[in-house]
Amino acid sequence: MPKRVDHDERRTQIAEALIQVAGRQGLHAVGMRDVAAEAGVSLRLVQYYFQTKEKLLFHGLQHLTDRFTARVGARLAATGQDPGPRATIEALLLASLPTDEESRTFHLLYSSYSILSVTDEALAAQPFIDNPDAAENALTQLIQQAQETGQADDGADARTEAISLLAMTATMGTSILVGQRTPESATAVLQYHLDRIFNSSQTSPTTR
Amino acid sequence: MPKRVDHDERRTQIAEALIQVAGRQGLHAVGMRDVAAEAGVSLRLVQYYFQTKEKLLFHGLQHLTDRFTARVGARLAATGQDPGPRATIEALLLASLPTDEESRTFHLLYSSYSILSVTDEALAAQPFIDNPDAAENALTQLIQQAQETGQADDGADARTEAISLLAMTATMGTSILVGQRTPESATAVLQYHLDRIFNSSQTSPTTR
DNA sequence: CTCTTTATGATACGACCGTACCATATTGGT
DNA sequence: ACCAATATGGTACGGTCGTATCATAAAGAG
Repeated sequence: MPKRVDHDERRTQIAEALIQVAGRQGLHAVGMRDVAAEAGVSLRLVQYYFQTKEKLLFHGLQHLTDRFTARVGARLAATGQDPGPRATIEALLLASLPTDEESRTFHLLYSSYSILSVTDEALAAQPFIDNPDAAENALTQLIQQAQETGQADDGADARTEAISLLAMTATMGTSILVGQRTPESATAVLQYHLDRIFNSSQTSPTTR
Repeated sequence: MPKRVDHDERRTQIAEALIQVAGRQGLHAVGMRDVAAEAGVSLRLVQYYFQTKEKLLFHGLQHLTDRFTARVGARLAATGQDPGPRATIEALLLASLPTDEESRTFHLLYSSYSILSVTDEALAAQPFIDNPDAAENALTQLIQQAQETGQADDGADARTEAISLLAMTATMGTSILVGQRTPESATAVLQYHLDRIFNSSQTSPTTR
C-alpha cells in the first residue's frame, strides 16, 4: 500500500477546507472544486475521501459542531474550575456569540445548515447537534442548582429561562452577523437577564 | 399596443410564484424555470418583467416583507381597536410565529435572505425590511406606555425587554420551523415573559 | 387597413457543477 | 522482486442554469 496516509486526518483537513470556503462565500456557493482548491488537493481526492457532495456536506456539519463543542469546552475550562453557575452560563452564552472569525463562521454555517434542513429531509434526518436541547438541559440544571443554593431567584422558571437565554443568544448572534447589532449590546442584553435571574453581587470573581 | 396588461400586477404574480416555489424547495433551489412554471407563464416572460434573477430575488424579498407587514397589520386590526399594550404586543409577536403555511413560508424565506445577505453584499445593501428596528421601536414604545399607565413593571428596561422579546420570538420561530419546538411551547415562553413584565390580571379581554 | 410598438413564445448558447472514467505512482505482502 | 491493492491526478460527460437571440401574435395610431 502507498504512502500510508491517515484517512481521518485527511478527511478533517478537507472538511476544514469546506468550512473555510463556505464561511467566505456562503454554503450555497461552495463547490467541490472550491473545496479541493482550498485544501490544496485535487478534485479527485475530494471525491476519493467523500464519494459525493452530500456526504461531504454532512461531514462538514459534523466537523463544525465538533469544533464548536471543543471551543465551548475550552472557554469553560478557561473560566477556572467550578466558577459557579452564573459564570458558567455566561461563558456558555458568550462563547456562542459570533465575536471572532471562528465563531462567526460557525454561526453562519450552522444557520445555513438549519435553514437547509427545513427543505432537505436527508439533512433534517441528520443528528445535527448531538441533541439540540443538550444545552437547554445544561442551562436548566445550572439555574436550578443556583436556586437551590440561594444564588438565583426562586420565582423564576428554570427551564423557561434557559430556553429564553439560548433563544436570545441565537437571534442576537445572527444580528451581529448581519451587522444589525454589536457584540457589546448583545452582551448587555444577556447581562440584563442574568442580573434579573441571579441575585445581585453574585457575579463570579474570574469574569470580572 | 397589445393586450394592455398591468405590469405591476404581473410582477406581483410572478413574485408570488417565486415565494411559493421557494417555500416548497428552499430559496437556494429555485430557478427561473421553476418560477415560470409555478406562475403558469413562459420563461421568457419572467425575463421580460425581471431582466435578471438577481432583480427577481430582490423583488421577491420586497414582496415578502410587504405581505408580512400587511398580515401583521390585519392581525392587529383583528384584536379590536385600542386593545391595550399587552394585547398589542401579543398580537405582534404571535403573528410572527410560523403557525400556518403563510407565516411558515415567510419565516423560512426571510431567514434564507438574511443568511444570504451575510455573504452577498448586493443583498446586504438592500433595505431588507424597512429598517429592522422598526418593530423594536414599536415594542419599546408600547412597553414604556404601559409603564406610564402603571400596567407594566417600572423596573424593567423597556428597550432591552423589547429586544429580548423579538429575539426570543425569532429563534423560537426557527425552532418551530425545524420541528424542535411546538407553537404552544413557544407561546408559553412568551407569555411567561409578558407576565413578568406586565402587572398580573392585565391581560386584554379580546385575547382571552 | 396597415404599421409599428408592445407582449409573449420557442429555442439556442456558454458556463459551471457533480460525477464518472481512465491513468499512474506508491508501497505492503509473499 | 513482483504483484496487487491503495492513493492520487487528469480529464471527459451529462445535466442544468441564467441569459441571449430569433420569431411572432396582439392591438392602438394614422
